[in-house]
Amino acid sequence: MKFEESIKQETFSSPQIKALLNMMYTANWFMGKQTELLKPYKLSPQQYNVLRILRGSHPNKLTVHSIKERMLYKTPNMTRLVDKLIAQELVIREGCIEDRRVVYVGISQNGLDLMSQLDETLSVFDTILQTWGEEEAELISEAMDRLRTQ
Amino acid sequence: MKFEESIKQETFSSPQIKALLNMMYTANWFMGKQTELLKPYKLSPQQYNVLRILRGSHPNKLTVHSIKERMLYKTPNMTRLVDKLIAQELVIREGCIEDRRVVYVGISQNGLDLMSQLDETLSVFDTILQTWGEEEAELISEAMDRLRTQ
DNA sequence: TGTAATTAATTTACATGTAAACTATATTTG
DNA sequence: CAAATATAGTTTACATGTAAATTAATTACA
Repeated sequence: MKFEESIKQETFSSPQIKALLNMMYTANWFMGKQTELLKPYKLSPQQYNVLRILRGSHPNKLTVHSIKERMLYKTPNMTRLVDKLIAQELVIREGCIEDRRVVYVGISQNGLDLMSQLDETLSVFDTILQTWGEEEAELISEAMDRLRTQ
Repeated sequence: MKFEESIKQETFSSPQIKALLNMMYTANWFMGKQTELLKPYKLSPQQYNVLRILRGSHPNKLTVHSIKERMLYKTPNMTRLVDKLIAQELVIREGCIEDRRVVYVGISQNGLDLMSQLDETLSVFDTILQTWGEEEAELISEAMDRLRTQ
């Protein structure tokens, strides 16, 4: 369905506003899709994001701070989030000896296994994303950067 | 700052994935900006969205159901949201006589006044949005629609 | 007509987002 | 070196997102 039908608004004060609202709507739509696919695995998109980051750095562990930095979304309650991942035995937490304020978090074998399962589950997104051409995608990225940094 | 610096990730498996993540990141960034600007008025983006919808239909009142439909974001707890707007005396709620299940909500004079104040406060977004050209904006809208409906 | 199905909204319960206060440790500097 | 400052992470508190259960009224239909 077209955006303007979805929110039952036919006219917008400018194409730019329409594009922005459409972008916000689509981001939320995608988040919903992701939530749905992750639900059987008892993971939220945020938790999945952390697992992705940890897999990326594996076998190196990361500090809570540097995980935060890499996250797509605003700083949630990291301690709580990591607690839940530990409860599911997907990550490991260990203190640092040199600097005792620092806590390292790493992905566990369980976590790695789950992630490869998820790769398959989430591969539907690759298909969906094919509707964007490569050049088009680069254009979109560039437009997004420009909006934020202007 | 460019997206890849923001999340400290240099390479992506495809330009499409990068564009998608950038879009999600930017949507969240924008939401943050909006939250910030609305904070002095004790309004959340969701509440603002409802006020916009109600101003759009003014002087006609809308049912809770049709407000939901028009909202940009997934159905929150409408009753609670409207309760808060009523507590701030920005909207009015009244039952329907013909169908006693239905509840109408309309914007109050207070609400209208606040909205015109907000028009000024939020006009910074119009400036930011000028970084997108008209054609570019239409391209983005079209790409968003395509992603969801593919 | 009366029972079932549907619809509209509310209520409840719980997860997550978000900010602020707090604790512990490390670093800087007078 | 001691006090002040900065940093890392945790804890707490509250707002909001989200889904499911509930209530009430309406509509369909056997």
